[in-house]
Amino acid sequence: MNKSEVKVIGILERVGGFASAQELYQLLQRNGESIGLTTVYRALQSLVSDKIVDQLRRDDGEAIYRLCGDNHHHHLVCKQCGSTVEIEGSAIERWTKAIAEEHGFREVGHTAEIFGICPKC
Amino acid sequence: MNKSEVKVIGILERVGGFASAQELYQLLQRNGESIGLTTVYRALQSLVSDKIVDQLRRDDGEAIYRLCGDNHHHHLVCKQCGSTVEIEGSAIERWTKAIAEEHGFREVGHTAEIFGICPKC
DNA sequence: ATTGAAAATGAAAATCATTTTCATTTCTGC
DNA sequence: GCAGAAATGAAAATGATTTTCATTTTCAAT
Repeated sequence: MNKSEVKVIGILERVGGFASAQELYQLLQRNGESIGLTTVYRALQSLVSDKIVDQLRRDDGEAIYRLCGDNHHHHLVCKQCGSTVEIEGSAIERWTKAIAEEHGFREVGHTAEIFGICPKC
Repeated sequence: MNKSEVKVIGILERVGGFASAQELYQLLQRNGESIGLTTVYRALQSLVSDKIVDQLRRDDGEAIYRLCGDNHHHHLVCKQCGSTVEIEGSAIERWTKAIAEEHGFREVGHTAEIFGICPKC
């Protein structure tokens, strides 16, 4: 665990959820941290292989990262105005776990989002 | 639905599962079909937006495609080998509905995917 | 404190899937 | 047949990620 990895973990803590390498790099820059993009990528790779950070993919294929064990939440997103509500997902967590076990999968994660039109729209 | 889309559907049928655009292009070439890579990409885009083809992401970020099944299902995807299991989602359908109602959302849809490492990997 | 090897760093170049551009060809309805 | 629209594909552009490589930093051994 070196300085860069600590910096990346720090910014991930502040983000409190998923962010791409490019976003993390920009946030670090804005915070006045002196760190190169390459190093951000390397720190993330290292943290992922040490299982300190989770790696997922956005729909567009960009990799996104978050601290492992961050208890994550899901989103209820309005298709019209884009407003979002964070939702508790204990039901879906259980569902995920059950399905994964049933099929013998390990190291399981999931994504889930609900879209609709909010009361205001 | 144009010629290229038919060709792409044809090769997807023969593949009988997931394949990337690049792989599909090479398979078409080997089959003596005259079709450009650009056109393969365009056909896939079109088929995805018409919900004829499913698009997912490999762990390395490359997009993979396959013919949609007719019934609404979710996927349990192996992060390593990309193998997928279709799963029944009645629990998640109910969860979606409940959450949406609770927040007064209308015209609700959702996405959900589970990923992990399959027994073989 | 000095040295030297190993690890870390980052700018620039390379890679690679995907998208865009644009000139050309193929369809379409009339 | 003919004009306009849609489709095509080669080449260039894009953008995230990785690699290269020269330089700097770390740190244990002296």
